[in-house]
Amino acid sequence: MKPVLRQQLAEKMAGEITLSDSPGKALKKWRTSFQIAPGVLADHLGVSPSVISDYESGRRKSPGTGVVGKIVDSLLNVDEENGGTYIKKYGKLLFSDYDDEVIYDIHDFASSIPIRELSELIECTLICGELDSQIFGYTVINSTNAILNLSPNEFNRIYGWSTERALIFTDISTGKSPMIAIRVTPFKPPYVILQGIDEEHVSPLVKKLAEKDHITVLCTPLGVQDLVTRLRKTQW
Amino acid sequence: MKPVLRQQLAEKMAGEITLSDSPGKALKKWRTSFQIAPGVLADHLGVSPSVISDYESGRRKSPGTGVVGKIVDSLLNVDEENGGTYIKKYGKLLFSDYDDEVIYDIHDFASSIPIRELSELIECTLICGELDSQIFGYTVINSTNAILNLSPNEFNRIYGWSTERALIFTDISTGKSPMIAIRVTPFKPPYVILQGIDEEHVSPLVKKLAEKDHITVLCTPLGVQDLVTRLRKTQW
DNA sequence: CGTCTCGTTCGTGTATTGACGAATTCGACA
DNA sequence: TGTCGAATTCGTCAATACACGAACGAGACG
Repeated sequence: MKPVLRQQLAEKMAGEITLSDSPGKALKKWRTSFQIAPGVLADHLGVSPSVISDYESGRRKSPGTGVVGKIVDSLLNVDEENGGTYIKKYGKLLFSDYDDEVIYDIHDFASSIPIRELSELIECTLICGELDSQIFGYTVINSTNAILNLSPNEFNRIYGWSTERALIFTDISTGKSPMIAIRVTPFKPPYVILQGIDEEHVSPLVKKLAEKDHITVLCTPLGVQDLVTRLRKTQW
Repeated sequence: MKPVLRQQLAEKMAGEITLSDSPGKALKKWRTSFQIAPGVLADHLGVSPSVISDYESGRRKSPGTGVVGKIVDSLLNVDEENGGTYIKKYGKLLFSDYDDEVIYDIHDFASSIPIRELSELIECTLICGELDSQIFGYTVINSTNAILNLSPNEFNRIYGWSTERALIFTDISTGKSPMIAIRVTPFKPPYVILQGIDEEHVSPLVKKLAEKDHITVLCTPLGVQDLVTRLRKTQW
């Protein structure tokens, strides 16, 4: 299960509930959509069943972000324990075909974090540039699929909600292709991280291309799975 | 400005804020992203500037859905007054190229509503089938663009979060093409509404195809803009 | 018909939110 | 460096969220 799927679905649910005129009804809609009984949800949340009922009946007119978050999380947890049927079902609606093949993970932080922190977390080596600024998010991209499948317009999508981010390219050989793709793109990320490669295997052209656009390039020897897990489990 | 864009962006923002560990930081991120000063936001909300500050500083750890909704709404309102620069900017990230051309509006209700209610709201005439059940949402689709541009997989996207919905096709001549498209699709909507056509101009084939899949077909003489406006302004 | 389970309603106590406004700090600019 | 407007911090209070558990209703099943 891709973490990005769960996250985006959670966001969609939370957004709908929060904006609803009656959050209670929206909560109930999602619980019933996931085919989860009130009692089961209450157990998972560690609260009395009456609490669920109170929210869904609308006795709490404006439940806090805390409870909404916990309830959404519980619904998804219960579903995952049951094989994730509904997460898969609804998750499909969030992504186009190409997104699925191209973007392994995409995340935007609530506030900026120093790139140095992220760099250390995933054991990066500096190829060129500086490590002195902050970023607002990261995107993990399968470079082969991105270049094969994305139309120029779609390409912008990998930038998420802020261009102040690190683009992490997986499935690379020498790092040349992603740097060329960036060279011909109007938006430039401040940081590029090449995954699954050592410093000595990085093409010398990478450095040249990066310097033209003032991009800092790093590489990490970690595997994709490990990398995504580390990024995900950190509470930014 | 397509209403669906604003709505989806609002949902994304609200979702992110609600799920954030510190809703305050997330609120601040969105306000600054929209380049709106705290004072301006406070004015629009009709509250004292200190209120904004209190939320953003995290003094309120779990703000209610009500305030989050109001703040998100205000941010979008202010931006729209200024020409909608950021709504457009961020909205682009929510839709693929094809979505934009194909889906005029898509909405899911918090709870089911009787189709009869929707039918009367947009002045429908019954072509065939019954009007006795409930729906969970609607999708307004440009039929020409949908057939020209959508891949089979992408086609499923028009169903939104529930197949229990009304599909409203615009830009039709006799209604034949959309019914054929539905005939060859695995998922069947319970209701199809043909926009901008009178009963007598509907192809006789429409009825035959509809009966095979037990689909209720209606038509409405309203214009697209009028139709979308009526659907939107109703609080379901 | 009794009873067992599950869900809902509701009264209640405590903690927190939501809003204000006064006091204070910050930032731009002369 | 002093001044002005804007933003933030903070004390306060009423309203409400949050959670509990007791009481009540509704199907399922023998």
